[in-house]
Amino acid sequence: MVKVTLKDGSVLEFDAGTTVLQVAESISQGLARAAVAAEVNGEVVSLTTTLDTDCSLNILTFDADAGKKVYRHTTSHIMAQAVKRLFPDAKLAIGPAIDNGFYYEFDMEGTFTQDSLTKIEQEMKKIVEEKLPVERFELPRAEAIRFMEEKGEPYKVELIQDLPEDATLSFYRQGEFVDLCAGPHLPNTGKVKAFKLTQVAGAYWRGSEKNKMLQRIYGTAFSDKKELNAYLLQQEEAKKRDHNKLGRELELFTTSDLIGQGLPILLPKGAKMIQILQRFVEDEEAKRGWQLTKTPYMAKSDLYKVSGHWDHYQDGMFVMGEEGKDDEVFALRPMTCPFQYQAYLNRGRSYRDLPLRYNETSTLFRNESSGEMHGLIRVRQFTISEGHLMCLPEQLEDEFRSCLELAIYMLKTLGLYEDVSYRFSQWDPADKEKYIGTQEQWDEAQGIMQKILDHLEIPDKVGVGEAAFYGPKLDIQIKNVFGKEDTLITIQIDQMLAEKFGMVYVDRDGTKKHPYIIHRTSIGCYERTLALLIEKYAGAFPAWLAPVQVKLLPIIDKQVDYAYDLAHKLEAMGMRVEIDSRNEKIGYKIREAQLEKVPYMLVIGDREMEEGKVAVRSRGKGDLGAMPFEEFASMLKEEVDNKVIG
RNA sequence: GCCAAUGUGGCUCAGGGGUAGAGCAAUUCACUCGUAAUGAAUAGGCCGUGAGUUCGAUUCUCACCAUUGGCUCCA
Repeated sequence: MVKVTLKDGSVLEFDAGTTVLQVAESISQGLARAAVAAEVNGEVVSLTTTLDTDCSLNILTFDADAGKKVYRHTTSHIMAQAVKRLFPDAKLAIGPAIDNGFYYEFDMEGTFTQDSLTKIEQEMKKIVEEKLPVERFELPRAEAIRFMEEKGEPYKVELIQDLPEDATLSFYRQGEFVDLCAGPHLPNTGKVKAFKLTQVAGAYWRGSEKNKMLQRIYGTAFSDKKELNAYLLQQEEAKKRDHNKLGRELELFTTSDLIGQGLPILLPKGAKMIQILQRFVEDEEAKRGWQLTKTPYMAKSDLYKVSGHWDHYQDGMFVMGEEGKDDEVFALRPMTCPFQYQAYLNRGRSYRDLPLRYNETSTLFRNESSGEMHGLIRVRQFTISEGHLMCLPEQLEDEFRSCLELAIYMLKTLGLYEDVSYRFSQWDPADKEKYIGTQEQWDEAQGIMQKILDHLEIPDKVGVGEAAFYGPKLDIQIKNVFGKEDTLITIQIDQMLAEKFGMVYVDRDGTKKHPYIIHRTSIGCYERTLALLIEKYAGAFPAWLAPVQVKLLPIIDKQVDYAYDLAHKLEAMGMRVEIDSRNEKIGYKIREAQLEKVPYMLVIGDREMEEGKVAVRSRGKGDLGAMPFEEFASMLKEEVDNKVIG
């Protein structure tokens, strides 16, 4: 007999060799039906696993994250099986479960079309109906290689060859289909109730652009059709918030074929929002001891040669002129660092000068590859709330913390704080091309950052190979409406560039030392931040950020002059106001203002004019009734001054 | 840069080898109106750009440009 401790602490006894599924059945048929996998002593296993020793058991349903993973992983195998049936020449690469779904990659002559996806889905349905048992078996490495060679799966062979000589590999078989896989899986293909293939995309084999591009099919799976449909609907709804669509509709920005890719044109409303953000950021930074610099947008190649950009970042730069041909070669700046360092180098520095904090509203230029641009999120010219801070070793932690506090303050004020996650971006010691510096220098910088993050109790995820070429980063990540993650804010520790540029300070003992440098942004780059704000608020911005805060709507022409009087009063208070004096019905004007997502509409008719009132309509709360104009004005002012985001 | 899809008036889209339509927006006129669309009329397009096939191309082919999703890269 074995003792099985369940999640609720109760202990049951079973004969040794009882399967997890049998345990589930003994608890209830409902559980057995819903079960997709289990955790035995914390390890995720399939339902067919036998229990041979005392253990803790947690039966997983689709509701558990680990359960979803197993469920979707099996669905990816079903998809691969369907593809092999329909396209026998397709070679299998890899097919994991991911957030919200799964994918599988294939190498094949032709391309998968929308039509192929439909056919594959139909075949998948057949495989589900066949209720094929999913069985695990193991092979030693050499046999595994032979097995996959015989099956004509070169990618699988390559995967196995990378494993150690003495490895034993697990395979999963369902009907005629066998895949190399660590598992676990559902006990049979009939367990999959609802799935959908969502798109085809290219993806490099093993994620390297040096390798062949394979075809990746994305899909998702749920425990029933209702959940699947709810998910698909929610995805459609999310896309309506897409900043690239909404931002254009709301006339925040546009693009022009003549100007080029990745070079958005900020229209008056978008430019206004960015101005509001910039003023807010610069004022806040000034309060926190940052000094504004204004450095050139371009420099001779000499500067970038010292900084290392010339060797490590040249592909990303717009270079003007050609070495050896032109007398002078310039490049637009892709980063502000070396420019602000020249400000530091303006005169000799003492330890008494540190920390020295330089900020700049800095426009940068990066020659991104053509396929990488995306709306306002990824562009070739952008303006960032940049800053570099030079400090003593003993100041590093406090200064790092204050940079982080500033970033958090910004995120909270914008209402984005709940949506972000942290990533500790480290170097990849194997990537000699990207990174400068030695193992010792990296160990030191990363060690310091790790210690700081531990002290601050930042729950971070490590990103190997995500560091800047000169130092590790703490990245604050955010997801867009498509679920794609991007860096919004970054704080970096750099002890290499000070040395390269000969940046020193005279210490107490009279010796010259290199300062530590923190590279940081407080709100990220304005274009990207604007994009995420559009998506966060679906264009219905908090009043303090809204490009137009109040729209005055006179009912007929008679009230237009009065509306202008009120508008001037609001403008004198610094409010952003528009008047809709067109000869249209009030319902029509309200509809338009509502679609423009203006926070407040003031309906002005005879009654209001006579009583010195305004009829207030809130974008979110509807008709608030009439109130004295002064009352509305002070209410709005308070909301704006306090940067209310609710 | 790579894989795929897309490109038709300001916007959303239909059409299709014989030089183009709808709705909304715009303009004009009438209506002076109380919380999400008043009615009528008018104007607006070398069907992304260039080349090829054809008697004839917006439609077919190729190249380029741009947009979208993904990969790689990155704030």
